[in-house]
Amino acid sequence: MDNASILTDPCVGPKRSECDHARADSGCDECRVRPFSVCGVLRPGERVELNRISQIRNYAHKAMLFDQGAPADGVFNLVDGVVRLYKSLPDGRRQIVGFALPGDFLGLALLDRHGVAAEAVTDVQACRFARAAFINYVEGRPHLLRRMHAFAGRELAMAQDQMLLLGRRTANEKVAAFLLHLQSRYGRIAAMSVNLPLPMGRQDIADYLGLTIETVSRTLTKFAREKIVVVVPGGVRLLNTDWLEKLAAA
Amino acid sequence: MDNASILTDPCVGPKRSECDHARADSGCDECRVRPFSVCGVLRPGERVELNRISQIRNYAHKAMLFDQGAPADGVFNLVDGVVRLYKSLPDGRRQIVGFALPGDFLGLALLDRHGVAAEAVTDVQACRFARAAFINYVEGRPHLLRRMHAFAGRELAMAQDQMLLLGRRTANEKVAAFLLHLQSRYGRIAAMSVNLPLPMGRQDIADYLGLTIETVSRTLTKFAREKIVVVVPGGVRLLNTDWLEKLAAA
DNA sequence: CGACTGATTGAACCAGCTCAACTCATGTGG
DNA sequence: CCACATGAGTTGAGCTGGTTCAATCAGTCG
Repeated sequence: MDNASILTDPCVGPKRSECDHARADSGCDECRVRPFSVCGVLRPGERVELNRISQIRNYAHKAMLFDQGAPADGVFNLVDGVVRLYKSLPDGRRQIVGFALPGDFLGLALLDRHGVAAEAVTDVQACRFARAAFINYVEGRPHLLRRMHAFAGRELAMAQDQMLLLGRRTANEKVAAFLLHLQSRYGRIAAMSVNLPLPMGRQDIADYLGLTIETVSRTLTKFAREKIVVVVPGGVRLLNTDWLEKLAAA
Repeated sequence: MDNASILTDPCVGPKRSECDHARADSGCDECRVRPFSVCGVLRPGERVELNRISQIRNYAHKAMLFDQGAPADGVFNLVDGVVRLYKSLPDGRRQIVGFALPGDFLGLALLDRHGVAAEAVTDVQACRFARAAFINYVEGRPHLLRRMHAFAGRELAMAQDQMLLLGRRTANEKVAAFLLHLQSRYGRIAAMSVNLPLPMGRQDIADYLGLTIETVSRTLTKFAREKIVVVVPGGVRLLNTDWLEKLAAA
């Protein structure tokens, strides 16, 4: 089973190189993620101006968009691919604080330094803005700022959910919640499906859930044994979402 | 040793009933927390109007300001006291996602429902706004919205730090980081001091750090044995902040 | 004083970690 | 085409940091 076959939309997942009906270089008007990104609130006329301060950039698998603590001279609108956002401790321990999907904005807080590092999980296409220019653009457009704020509110709510997960949930619950959460997020940008691509590796999942790679692996094989999921290359197929929801219950 | 003696400013901590040079009812102009709250960006003329849609409310120890999932008809600017923000699971497990201190804004995201519950840890004085009225007020004042967004960015950064703490730090590191973090936050609203009031109980600290009450207690007594802190009624005195910083190192 | 709440301490236990071996798929070069 | 290396994932066995359960202590309040 190759990756594409478990994907509803072949653009979601590692094989995105095959498709280029994303933004490419045709500007904001043709941007596939615009409706559900922060830009979605801009009127056609405003997009022209935004287009002038934006620049499409491609990042290969494992490339770093920006590092933890670095001056935030750029902010990004993710157009295609998956990005991991993480914080590291000096001894190498790592916590992934989120996976950014197409439509997500990186650097939402508009702070002068990035609090987290951002690394391409898959090949990635992102729309980059110089931070100063973007802030300047936003200042004159309260409706965009309002939308940025709404996005920040959503991020904050997700962060709070994740705190509950990290602090108070068991390994089983963590993995179940992770699968359902990712499925529902994919659902916002593609058709909902029981076939769930997992472009990130087991180590990434572990670092996201506050577990070890071994525990993630064991939990998934246990779910597979119990016919709750099927593990396929590049992802999983969810067989019993009811059971997962019961595990992840909040 | 009573509480006041370990406090630099007697207004910080459980004994705040003794002092009422907070906002009281004299309006925004006299508000003690205004400079470092979201309101700090408003011009005197704007404050008059804000004053008209605000209402001072007092909450006793343990009173609930709003519940998780409830419609967010009110948003709050905390004037005095400490509030715990938490999420609960159906089986009673609880994760405190933050402690709000004077100057903090509750309901920053302006979402239509509260994602967390808010409960008074100490007696609390808060400035309440009807959400609709407040949003309306904000819409016409981009500089206030910008400030709200900056606050949201700070909250998000704190949430990400907390995720790293919950997912990847040991009990010792968690407690050390908690003490230092709280000290530095108090420092923003009062003079920095090695005397640190802990108005929240051990269970609250445990639920904030993703530990049990026993582990928090054991860790604090261990720190005390090692002459890193002194545990006093109502708080702790930090003896060796260097050591705490080494433990909490990020 | 007794009752109650919050905090501490002790001892046994266990969920998840650590360490280590092994599998499997992919790629590479001879 | 095979030999071999490489990296991601899986599985096993033993260990341990933090939990659980239970008892005790220390204020505080009526």
